[in-house]
Amino acid sequence: MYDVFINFLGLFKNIPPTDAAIIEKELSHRKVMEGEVLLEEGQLCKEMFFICKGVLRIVSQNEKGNKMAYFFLKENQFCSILNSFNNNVPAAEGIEAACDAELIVLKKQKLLGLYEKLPYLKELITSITTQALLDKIQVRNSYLGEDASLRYRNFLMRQPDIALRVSLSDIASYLGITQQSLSRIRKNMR
Amino acid sequence: MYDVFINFLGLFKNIPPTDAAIIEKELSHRKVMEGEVLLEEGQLCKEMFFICKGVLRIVSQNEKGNKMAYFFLKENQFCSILNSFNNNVPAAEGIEAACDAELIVLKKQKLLGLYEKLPYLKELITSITTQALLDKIQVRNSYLGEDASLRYRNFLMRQPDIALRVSLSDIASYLGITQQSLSRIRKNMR
DNA sequence: GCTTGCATTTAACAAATGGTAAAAAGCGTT
DNA sequence: AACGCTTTTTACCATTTGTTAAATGCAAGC
Repeated sequence: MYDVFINFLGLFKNIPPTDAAIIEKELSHRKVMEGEVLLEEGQLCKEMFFICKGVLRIVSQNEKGNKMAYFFLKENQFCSILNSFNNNVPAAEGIEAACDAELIVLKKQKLLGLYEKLPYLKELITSITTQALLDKIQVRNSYLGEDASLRYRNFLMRQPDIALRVSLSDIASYLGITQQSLSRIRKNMR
Repeated sequence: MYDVFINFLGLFKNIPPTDAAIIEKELSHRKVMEGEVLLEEGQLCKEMFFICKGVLRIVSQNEKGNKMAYFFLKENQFCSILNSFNNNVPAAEGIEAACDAELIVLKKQKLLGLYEKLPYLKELITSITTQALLDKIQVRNSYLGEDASLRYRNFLMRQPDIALRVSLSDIASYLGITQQSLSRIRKNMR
């Protein structure tokens, strides 16, 4: 079960079997259904998820009271609210399942313990999550100043698999438009 | 001249005078005028800037060919294209002076040398720049799904000093609208 | 088979924003 | 003060997007 995670880390750095055993002992596993809340906005984030299957969404209420999807995360990606996780402050965003999902859970305390035992693990996970941040920023920036239908087109090209697995209203909020607008855009594309 | 930088680092971690001397030896200094290009989009980013005075902008052409401002950086902030700097790939964004500015320049090779001599420096600068990434993402996300005048209002609240120092067209592109729209929004706010 | 609840589509109208062009204002130089 | 240059403001109309409301589709449970 946990070897998916070890194999993933192994893509970046060789993990000796003995270390793998140490890591696996600190992991837990969780299945969630579409819509399930993994972290409530405003709570402390004390977990990092590694997605084995499915899609999670990072969400937050904007000033108008609409819940927007900031990001979608899928298989082989980490999902956490890093600002809260790292700095022990309330999370400005929540985490929810955008479709049924299977996760590996890294509890903060256990992860810190692992960092003590295997110092290279800290550098490894930090560099993976930092690179993920850079990628997220780049995608978000690329939408800047494009109209909604162009944003949608680019979303389809970048994340075709996610487009098929999450709801229209999720995608609309991710693109910063209403679901009616997105439905209209879809129609015009046919 | 360089003590501004050392003092800034000192806010996060005590820097012994001997270390400060080692660091200062690797720094250089640069003055730029408004509009000056510090890094061309597509080039390798081999420098990290620390802003002593002024405002820099991170820019990139979008699909329509308009140059958009992704971020503004000001005094006591680092400015670099991290994806290029870290991974030796061409920068997807450029760096320009949004107004006259004074910078401290950290050349990549010299910085890596410092990281060897003073390992804590790597962790320190990495954590500062990572936190800056988190902050940038949070601001960008907060604009999602808000109309242009609300984005402008929030920009004014978040970065009132920058609003006074950069051009209207810069702010407009940062907000993802045309300068005419921003001018109209300003008028409606009076 | 028939509700029921939920997601998606459609429609009509209002509001916001873009595109274009021109005028006005600001600014440094002479 | 006059000039050239850039930035900002205005105005017009076309397009996009939001708002509201209703219709449709679809799956779960009765």
